[in-house]
Amino acid sequence: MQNNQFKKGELYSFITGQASTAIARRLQRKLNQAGVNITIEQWSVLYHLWKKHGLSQQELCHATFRDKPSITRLVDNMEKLNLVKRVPSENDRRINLVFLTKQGQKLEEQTMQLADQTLSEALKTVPASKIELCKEVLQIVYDNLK
Amino acid sequence: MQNNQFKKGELYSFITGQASTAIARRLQRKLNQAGVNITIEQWSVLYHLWKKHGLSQQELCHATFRDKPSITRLVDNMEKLNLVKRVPSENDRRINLVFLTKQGQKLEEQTMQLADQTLSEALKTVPASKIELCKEVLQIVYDNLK
DNA sequence: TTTGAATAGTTGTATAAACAACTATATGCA
DNA sequence: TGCATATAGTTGTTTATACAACTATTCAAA
Repeated sequence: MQNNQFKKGELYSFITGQASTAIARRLQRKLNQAGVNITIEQWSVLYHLWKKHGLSQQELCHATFRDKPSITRLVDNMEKLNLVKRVPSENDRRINLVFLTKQGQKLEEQTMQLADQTLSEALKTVPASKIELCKEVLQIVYDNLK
Repeated sequence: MQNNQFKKGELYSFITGQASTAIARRLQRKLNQAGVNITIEQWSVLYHLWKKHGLSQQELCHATFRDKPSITRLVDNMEKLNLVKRVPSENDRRINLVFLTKQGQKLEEQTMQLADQTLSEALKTVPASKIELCKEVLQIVYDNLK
């Protein structure tokens, strides 16, 4: 048999995203308590814009594993909240580049701290070596899914 | 390039559930292609009912990490599709026990096969030992989140 | 026994998601 | 150059979700 023969067990619930949604909800609560009125989905878009300013909506689709309509509406709502701004590309008029506003930039430090905290709490009893291994696996899974 | 910095990012995207939603969407597509017209969320409820018949809505909340209104509406829709049936508990009239219908039971074999396939594809290049480790970590995370 | 707290479930409202179908712009090849 | 095709983004529709506020039932303590 192949070396990836295994008993799947709790992995089925990985399909349904239970661990990640539970962690996400914790971060959401922390954000609300801190008076940051954004959704966790909006945070996930901001996260990629903090890493690289001026992503196209299509690039945001790939980065966040969402489809185009989802990104359209997320960016709609985030523009209303004055977190980001669409700027038509000069080279290609089909493309909207999405830029952070001052307000969107300002959220980075505060919310990344809360995200770190949230992850630390969820992983507090997990040895660091195992966390490293899990990261590797996640990376491989991402590559398989491209 | 420290692989450290790069891998840190992957854990933040774990918060936003990107790997699991991507895998879930693959299973969803397989279900549709096989002519099984249920959502992945409905599948996640069926999964727990296959393991134990007659769960209360509250138990389904804990099992699936969803809140009560979410389960109410999922069960609403699944009752319309004739996949499950609410049966008031005799001991405690506050409780609805949710039971599979014949049709709901019938989906187990076919869809679990597709779920196995989906997981195997996502994990095909991951050594079995690392998968085991990830399962351990997931279990610890679940316990931390209780 | 009564009453207040806890538990189980439902309804209202807003945001987010997937899929299909659409518009607009760019590209490539004959 | 011109037309088919590909790409970027939007709109319509249905389902799912979180949170808050609500009803109904049970439990527990005075």
